[in-house]
Amino acid sequence: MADKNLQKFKDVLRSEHLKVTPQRLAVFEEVCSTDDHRDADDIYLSLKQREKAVSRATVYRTVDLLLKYNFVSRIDIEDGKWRYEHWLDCTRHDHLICVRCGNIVEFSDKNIQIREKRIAKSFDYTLVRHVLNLFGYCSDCRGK
Amino acid sequence: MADKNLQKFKDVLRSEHLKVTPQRLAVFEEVCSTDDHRDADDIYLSLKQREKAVSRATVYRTVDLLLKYNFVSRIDIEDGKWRYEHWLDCTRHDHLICVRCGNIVEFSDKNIQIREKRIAKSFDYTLVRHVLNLFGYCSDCRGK
DNA sequence: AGTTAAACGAGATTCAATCTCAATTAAATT
DNA sequence: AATTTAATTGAGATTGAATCTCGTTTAACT
Repeated sequence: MADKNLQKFKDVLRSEHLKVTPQRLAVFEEVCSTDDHRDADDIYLSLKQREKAVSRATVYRTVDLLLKYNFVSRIDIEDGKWRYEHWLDCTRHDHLICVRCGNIVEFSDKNIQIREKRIAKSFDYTLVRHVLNLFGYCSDCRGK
Repeated sequence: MADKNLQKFKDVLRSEHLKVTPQRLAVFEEVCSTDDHRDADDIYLSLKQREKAVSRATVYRTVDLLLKYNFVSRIDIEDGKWRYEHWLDCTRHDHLICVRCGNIVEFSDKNIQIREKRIAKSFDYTLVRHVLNLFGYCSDCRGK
């Protein structure tokens, strides 16, 4: 599964005349290794710890690549850092974020997506992506 | 209309034992004076130009206050800056943003809101706010 | 193997946002 | 109306994520 996607990543790089470098593969692998939502520095530090160190600049550059070619999505929980998650299973990822503890739950709603398309059409926009974040208190944090 | 809201702002400040200062009133007034989506620096510069100069720090601080007490909402068009808009008419403001020219169209969809509530409930979260941004090409930018 | 253009790393830079702290001022108290 | 006090302000320093620079390295084509 992951290997298949790694292959896809390599194919995209080659077809775009970009180089297949150990650094790019390491970042790709690292991002795909968990279902967490991690920022660029988290990824940088994990790689360092695993003795696959890649410079911060390259992490940023690679993550941008992954975003551009749709291997990851980027979410913004409004704390000033972007977080990344792999896109291996093709379901949409919208987020329900606890404003106290920062816990993130994922969901997907077909019905909302249909309405979004309708809205974009009504304003004569061609939709490319959407951001839907719900903020609230999780059951643990409510009342604290 | 605007005066009524200014009064409401003063009342909130007093009830929170915060001071009613000329700087705070100037920022409030400036934010409410247009329906644009402006960042903190835009607001700072407008005030300066109108010879009602307030320091950048105070603009940031006041805008946070306005956010906290629900006089403005903050939107993120993912260019690294937060933008603010007043909340004078009580309709919701979701945004359809052109990824090329940055133009912003506002909309509101009851149906989506109902589904959001349902989703939050299903995960046992208490919803406090939501962010819904649609990104696409506007009719002018499509094809360019 | 040699060539070349892309990619890398270290560290500098940018810029929005936040923080610090001395001076000022709103508003409660006498 | 003067005094007290605690909050607020402004100027400039600081932070930190993200980007940029540029000399060095390396993937990949011939």
